[in-house]
Amino acid sequence: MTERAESTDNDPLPAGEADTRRTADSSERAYNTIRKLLVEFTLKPGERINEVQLSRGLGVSRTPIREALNRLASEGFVSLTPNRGFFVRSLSTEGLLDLYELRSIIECAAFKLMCERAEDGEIDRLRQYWEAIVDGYRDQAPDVILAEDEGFHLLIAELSGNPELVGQLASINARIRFIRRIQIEHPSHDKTQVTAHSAIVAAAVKRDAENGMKLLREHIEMTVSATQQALKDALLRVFAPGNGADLKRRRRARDT
Amino acid sequence: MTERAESTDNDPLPAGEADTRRTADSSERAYNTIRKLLVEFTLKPGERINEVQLSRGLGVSRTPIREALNRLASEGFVSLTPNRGFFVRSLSTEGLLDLYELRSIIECAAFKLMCERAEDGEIDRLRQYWEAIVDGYRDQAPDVILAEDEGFHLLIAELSGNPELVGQLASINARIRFIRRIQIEHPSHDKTQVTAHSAIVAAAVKRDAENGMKLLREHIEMTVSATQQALKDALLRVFAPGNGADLKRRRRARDT
DNA sequence: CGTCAAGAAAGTGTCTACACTATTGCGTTC
DNA sequence: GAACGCAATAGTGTAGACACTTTCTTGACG
Repeated sequence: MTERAESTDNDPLPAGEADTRRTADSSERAYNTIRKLLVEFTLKPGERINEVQLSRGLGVSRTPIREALNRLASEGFVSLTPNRGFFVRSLSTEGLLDLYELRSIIECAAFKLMCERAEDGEIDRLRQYWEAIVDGYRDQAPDVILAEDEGFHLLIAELSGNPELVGQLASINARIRFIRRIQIEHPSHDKTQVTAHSAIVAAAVKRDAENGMKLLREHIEMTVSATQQALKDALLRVFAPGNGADLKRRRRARDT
Repeated sequence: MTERAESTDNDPLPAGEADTRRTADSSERAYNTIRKLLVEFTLKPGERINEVQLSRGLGVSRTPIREALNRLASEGFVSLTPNRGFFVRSLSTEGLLDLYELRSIIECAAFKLMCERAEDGEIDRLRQYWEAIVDGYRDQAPDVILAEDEGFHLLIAELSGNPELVGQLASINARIRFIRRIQIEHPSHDKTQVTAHSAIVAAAVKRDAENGMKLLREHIEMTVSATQQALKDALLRVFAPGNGADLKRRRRARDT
C-alpha cells in the first residue's frame, strides 16, 4: 500500500493526514482509495477481495470498507457472492463494447436534447469551455486530458436539461475511466479527439442535431478499437510473468 | 412486518453481466423491505430515515440496515447527507419526466439494436411472450400487469444483445415502479397499452426500427401525462389525510 | 417577549467482538 | 496411491458499544 496518493482523479482527496478531526469521511476515503486500486489494476480482475487485508491497509475497520465495496458493487466495479465476499469484476472486451455503446446512446440523446432545449447562452458556455482548453489540450498530463474530456461530454449532458442523463454518463465514465486513461497514454492516441470536439462544438452552435449526433457517434466509436488494443496491452502488462508479483498458479478460470 | 418480502419485486437489480449482488441474508431482506416501504410511501418523500427505528422494526441491527440504505442511495431511492443520515428522495413531477425521458431513450435504442442484431428466433420469442399474455392482460391484478409489462420491455432490452441496457432499464423500472402501479390502478388507465404492445411486436417482426421506435416513444410518452395526474393523486393521498398539521410529526403506522 | 447560549437528548459513523460459513489441510480408508 | 471425510483455519455477516455530531430543550439575558 505504498503508493503515492497524488494526482488522483478529479476528486480532490485531502489525503494528507489521517486526522481524527473529521472521522465522518472514512467511508468516502475508502471508496476513493479502493476505486483507485481497481482502476490501477492493483486489485486484479477476478480476484477475491479480502476485507481484513484492505482494512489493515487503509487503517480503518471493516465497516467503512464494506460500505465502500457495496457502493462499488452497485456501480458495477465489483460483485458480491453471498457468503464468499466481493470479487473484482473483470471487464471483458465484450463488456467494454457494451459500455461504450451505452455511452454513445446516452450522449447522442443528450446532444439532440441540448440542440432542442438549451438557451443560446448555454450553448455558448460549451463553446467557451472548449475554446479555453483546446490550445494546450494535447500537452496536458493524461489525468488532465481525461478530466477535460469528461468535462466536455458531461457539459453536453448537463445542457440537455435532464439530470438523469448527467448521472448516467457520470456513472459510465467512472467505469471506463481507467481504460480511457490507459488509452490516452497508449501510442495509438492521436489528435483526432481535438478536431472531433471542435466539430461537435460547431454542430452545437448551429444546433445541427443530426450532424452532431453523427460526429459524436463516430467520435466515440473511433476510440473503441484503439481502446480494445490498449486494454489488451494493459491486461498483458498486469498479468505478465516477471511483473514480480503474485500470480498464483491455481486453476483459475481465465476470465477476461 | 415479518412477512417474507418477495411480493412485487421479481428482480432486485440485475446489473448487467453478472449477478452483482445477492446477500441472501438479513441485509437483502432489509433492502427489499425498505424499498417496499419507499414505494408504498410508508416512508414519505423528503423524510429523514431513522436507522435505529428501522432496525427495531425489522428486528436486525443497524449494520444490515445501513448496507441496504447505501444500496438504495446508489440506486437513487434515498440520499445521504454526511453527518445527518439518509433522506427519502422526493420524486418530483419534473424528476419523473426526466426518468421517463431516459427510459424512452434506452428503450428506443434497444429496439433499434434488436432489429439490427437479433435472430429470427429471438424476435419470435418476443412475439410468443406477448401472445401468451395478451388475452387476459387487462383482467390481471395490478402487480401482475406491471410484471408482465416490465417483462415485455425488458425482453426487448435483452434482445438488443447489450446487457448494460438491460441493467439500466431494470434500474429505471425499479425507481418508477411504484408510480406505474399507482397509474395502473388509476381510472385513467385504459387499454391503449395492449394495442400499443401489439403494434410494437408487429414492427419488431417486420424489423421496422423506425416505426417501432416511434411507437415505443409514443407509448411511453402517452403514459407520462396520465402518470403525472396519478402521482399528484397519490401524493395528495399520502400527505393530506384530513389533518394537514403534522407532516413531520411522529405518526408511525406499523403496517397497512 | 424575543434572542441567544449552554446543556441534554437523539442520531450517525465507526470500531471491536462474535457467530456462522466456506476453504484448506490432514489423516483415514479402499 | 487416490478419493473421501473430518478437523482446523480463514473470512464473511451481524450485533452491540462507543465517540462524535447534530438537534432539541431549557434557562439566562437584552
